[in-house]
Amino acid sequence: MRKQVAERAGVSEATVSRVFSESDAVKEKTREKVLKAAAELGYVPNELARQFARKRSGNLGVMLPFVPKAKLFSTYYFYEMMGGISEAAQQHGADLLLLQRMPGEDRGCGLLFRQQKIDGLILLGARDIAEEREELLKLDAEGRSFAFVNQRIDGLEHRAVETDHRRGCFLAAEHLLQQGWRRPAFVKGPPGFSNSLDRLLGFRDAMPDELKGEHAVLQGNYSRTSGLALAGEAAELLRSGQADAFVAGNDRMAIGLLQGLRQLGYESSRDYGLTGFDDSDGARLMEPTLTSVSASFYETGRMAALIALQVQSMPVDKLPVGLVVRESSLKRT
Amino acid sequence: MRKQVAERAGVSEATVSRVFSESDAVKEKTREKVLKAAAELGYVPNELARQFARKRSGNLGVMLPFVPKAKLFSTYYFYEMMGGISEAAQQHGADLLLLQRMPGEDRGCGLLFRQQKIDGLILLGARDIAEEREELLKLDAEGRSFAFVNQRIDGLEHRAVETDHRRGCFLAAEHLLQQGWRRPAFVKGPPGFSNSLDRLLGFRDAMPDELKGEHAVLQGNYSRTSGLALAGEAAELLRSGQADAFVAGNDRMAIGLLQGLRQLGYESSRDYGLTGFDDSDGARLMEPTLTSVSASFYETGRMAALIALQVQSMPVDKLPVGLVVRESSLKRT
DNA sequence: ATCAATAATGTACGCGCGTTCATTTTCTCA
DNA sequence: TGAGAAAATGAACGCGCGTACATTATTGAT
Repeated sequence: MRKQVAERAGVSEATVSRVFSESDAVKEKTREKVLKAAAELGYVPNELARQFARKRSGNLGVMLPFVPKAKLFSTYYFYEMMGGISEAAQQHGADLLLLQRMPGEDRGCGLLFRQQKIDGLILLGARDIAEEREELLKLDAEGRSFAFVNQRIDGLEHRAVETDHRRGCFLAAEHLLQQGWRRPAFVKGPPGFSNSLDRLLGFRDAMPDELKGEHAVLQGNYSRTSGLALAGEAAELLRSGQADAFVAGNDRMAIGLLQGLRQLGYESSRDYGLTGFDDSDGARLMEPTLTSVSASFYETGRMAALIALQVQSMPVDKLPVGLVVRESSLKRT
Repeated sequence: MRKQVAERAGVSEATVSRVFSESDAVKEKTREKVLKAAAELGYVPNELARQFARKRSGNLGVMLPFVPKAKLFSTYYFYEMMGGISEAAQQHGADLLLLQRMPGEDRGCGLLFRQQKIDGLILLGARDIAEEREELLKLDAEGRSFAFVNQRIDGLEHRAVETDHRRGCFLAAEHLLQQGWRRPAFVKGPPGFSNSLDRLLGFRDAMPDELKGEHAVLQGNYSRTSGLALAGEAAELLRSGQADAFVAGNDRMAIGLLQGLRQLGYESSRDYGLTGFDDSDGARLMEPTLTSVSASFYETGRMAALIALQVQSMPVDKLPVGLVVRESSLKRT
């Protein structure tokens, strides 16, 4: 095919290649001849062969954590992130290869590189567990180009793109106190994610000294169901006066908690203050609307992609957060 | 690399290849030798080279419609679909290549095949507009392996995986009538999608003869905002008695409508009945919870993937739907 | 044990491109 | 106009694998 284009244009195959690679110096006249011949014959370079020849797949892998069945994409967090990744990839001519970490046959991400399926990798939902950490350290030692998101792992700080979770929850807690709530409690995400802890720390930062060690912490797992399940415990805190507000580690737990407390006769604003984290769609859909920390996961994803594509190095600062005040946190007097 | 494995195992390169291809007959003894040698040397076949050699990329393309910035993945519809696609792809050893139709440089999907970037393609959010139809017809004529979802295009019925939108809205409307609502109106999605019309037809199917041509239709565009914007119009229908219930073409419009009507003093169940379509997360999060048609987009996606991967042919029936009755449609007496 | 039939393995080549190096053309400045 | 330098092009090769075909080892029936 390329040969015929070459013949038709009266040049050699190498020249055709050069024209389509755009890199080399080709005389404008020749270039036009080749392009014309190619257009007439409907020739398009075989991308697969190019990738093979230049030993680069041009793919940016996106590793999703294994989540059973339908709920794979069901969180605001992920699709927001994917949007940013997608934009960056598009902008730099990379294709996105969607990968899923399987539960059993965890062959490791290194394989994907060695197979040359991907040139760079973004890990979503990485955890700081021993085997995963070890694998990533190895990947790093091999000089692979990857990044992960909202997770700290010792020795891999230069690979982690993070939003400022700590400050986010600080803002939320501070806001509740300003609203006149006296004893906020924290609804924590699952262990294994550093951001669960960071968010708690931010919450503590905002506590006045007399509450620093005194506030209650409820343990959830970032799902709405877990928030719902904590309603009984939360109601007890409200009843006994040990808490009159909640900073939830994410929106979904906040929403579950709100629904659960409603069933028990507690209404936000009237009986307690509530904030979430993520500024998800749900926060706007709720009744009352949910005050939430907005973290631009879109930007986080974009940044991670730029790093994995090696067009940018790790920024020094964590990505900024903001507080979106809606109804659930306000204190009705 | 392969050569060294061959030497170490005392066989030829071809045999190594055969072992890793798993297809050919290789003596068990030899197989073990090769595998052992490969393990010792850390050899893994270069996937890129294999793809090149066998002229198959092994990738299933998923074409997303271009949606500005962050909202790319923000609909329940898409991520549910992606979950199903992902499962099917995984099961058949295909990788998912995420593609996005760009607004300007619409070079056509055919290119992706000719470039050998993909072996099969799923189009999400295809529309029945002239240029798109033409392009897909060409793709079909070229014998490419693709499928699209929830859209009918003349001459491409064998490529379309559909859920039974019509029956879904029939069930919703029927349910509202059974609840005692007298004059349901329909909130329609944008033109250009056949499912917008199908859903309206299903709604009509359920109408008693005296209402068949008489019911009101509000025109939205599947966004929550459009539902919100229709609240004034809807309130007028309620006020004048031209409608006392709404079947919305999807959940987001239903949610917007509910919020808008609330601002105008109308409450569902008390003042009107409401149903959505998609059974999205939002339907559960609402207050009141939203009665909605559940359509298993997960299954739709899975089916589309199986067809695009040519492991299954088009089913004769549309995929089934169900009605999930929650609070918004109930008539409080 | 012999020979044919079959299974197992080896040899050789090409997939479509990028790229190095040699060669030719064009340009520059005397 | 004629070198020499620089730009443009061509010829040849190899990337790592799969595979058709040739070759050798194994089996089974006589």
